[in-house]
Amino acid sequence: MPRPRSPETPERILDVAEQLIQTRGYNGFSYADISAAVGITKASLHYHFPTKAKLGLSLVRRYRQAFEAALRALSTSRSDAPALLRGYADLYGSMLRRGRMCLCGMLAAEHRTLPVSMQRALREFFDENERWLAGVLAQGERSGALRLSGPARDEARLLVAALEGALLLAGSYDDVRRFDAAAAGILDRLLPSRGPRRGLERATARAVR
Amino acid sequence: MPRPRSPETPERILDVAEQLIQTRGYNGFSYADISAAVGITKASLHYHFPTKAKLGLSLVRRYRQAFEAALRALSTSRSDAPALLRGYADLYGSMLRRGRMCLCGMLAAEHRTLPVSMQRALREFFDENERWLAGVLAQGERSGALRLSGPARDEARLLVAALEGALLLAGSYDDVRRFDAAAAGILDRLLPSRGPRRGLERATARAVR
DNA sequence: GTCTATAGGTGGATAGAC
DNA sequence: GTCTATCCACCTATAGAC
Repeated sequence: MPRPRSPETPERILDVAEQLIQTRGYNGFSYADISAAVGITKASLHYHFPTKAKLGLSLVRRYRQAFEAALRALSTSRSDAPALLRGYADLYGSMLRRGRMCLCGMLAAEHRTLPVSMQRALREFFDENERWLAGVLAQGERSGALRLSGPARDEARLLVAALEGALLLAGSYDDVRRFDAAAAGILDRLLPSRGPRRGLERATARAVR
Repeated sequence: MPRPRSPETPERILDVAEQLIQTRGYNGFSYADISAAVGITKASLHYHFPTKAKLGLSLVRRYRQAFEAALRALSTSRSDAPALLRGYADLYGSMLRRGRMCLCGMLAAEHRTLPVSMQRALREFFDENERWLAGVLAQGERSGALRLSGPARDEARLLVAALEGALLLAGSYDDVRRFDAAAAGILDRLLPSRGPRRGLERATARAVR
């Protein structure tokens, strides 16, 4: 049996590259940046990932697998749809709390400048998210826990888009609360009983001015 | 009186640079790209915009002014809140139809790599949007044309985030309908009478599979 | 205002020793 | 697997002629 070790070099490279893309974008980081953070030369990086395109592709694939694992973990830990949706939104929020964008949201912005292999992998990531969400939404509607305004697939797409957008905006304001407020509003939309969300909050908002 | 002329060189430079950023991002274009498209040398570009940072700042400012003008035009052309919101969403949709992202949405993704002056200008753009939307939303609620689930300011932020996100995702799928569907769903959320959006559509969706 | 020419730096990537 | 050394393309920016 191989003894447990600190992360292998390729993993450390991917970790650093992921963080760099999530904060600076694919066109905003270089092998020199990774080299400095990992502590090996640029030439050594090319031994593990011959081209930037292959590094990027590995990154998206690993990210998608991690996301899938998180979704499976969510699905087994809870069963009611609203809780699952909150858990899903938390996946995004936890990135912002680590000062990062969603890797794929960031790459989506740079979409046109990416190698085709990465563009494909990106879509697969979003498709995967959409499928999982559509399943949760459909189940929630059947159980009466959710109330959809249209096809589950469309609602799922809207959810992904709104969460990515909220992440984008909150990130550029460096304000996690912006994301939390937006996520709450987005999910609120799907709950069957919708009175004014929090009467107190609105009264307070008026009193403040 | 100066005679009418085709756009002055600085304007042509800004036009090209805007399109480049909207498709490739701030870190994804260069003076060489502008040079090729405008037909003057890189050195001449530096005469009009000494640094890339100043070019970027001019761009965000001009974009904001154009957006403000579009919002003023909207405000005078219609008065009922739902129509104003549809008009607002159309401003985003029209960009996608020209194959572009929102300039400021794109820049928001690259936020951390931007010169501070551009970061500030970006926020001012989003603040401006939020203010205009909050006004429309509050007026719509008073008139009974809209039904908000929280403070108008929060709803406005959610709207901006959701539209930017929908633009981002639809762009990376190169599918305008994705944006249209998402925008419709987002606005639908604010209408007071919300039955299932389109009963026919949902029945069709089931029949298709 | 636009050009040629170039500086000085960084980009991704490779050769070959260890 | 990591290194030194290097390539060449491209980057932003400047100098100075016209």
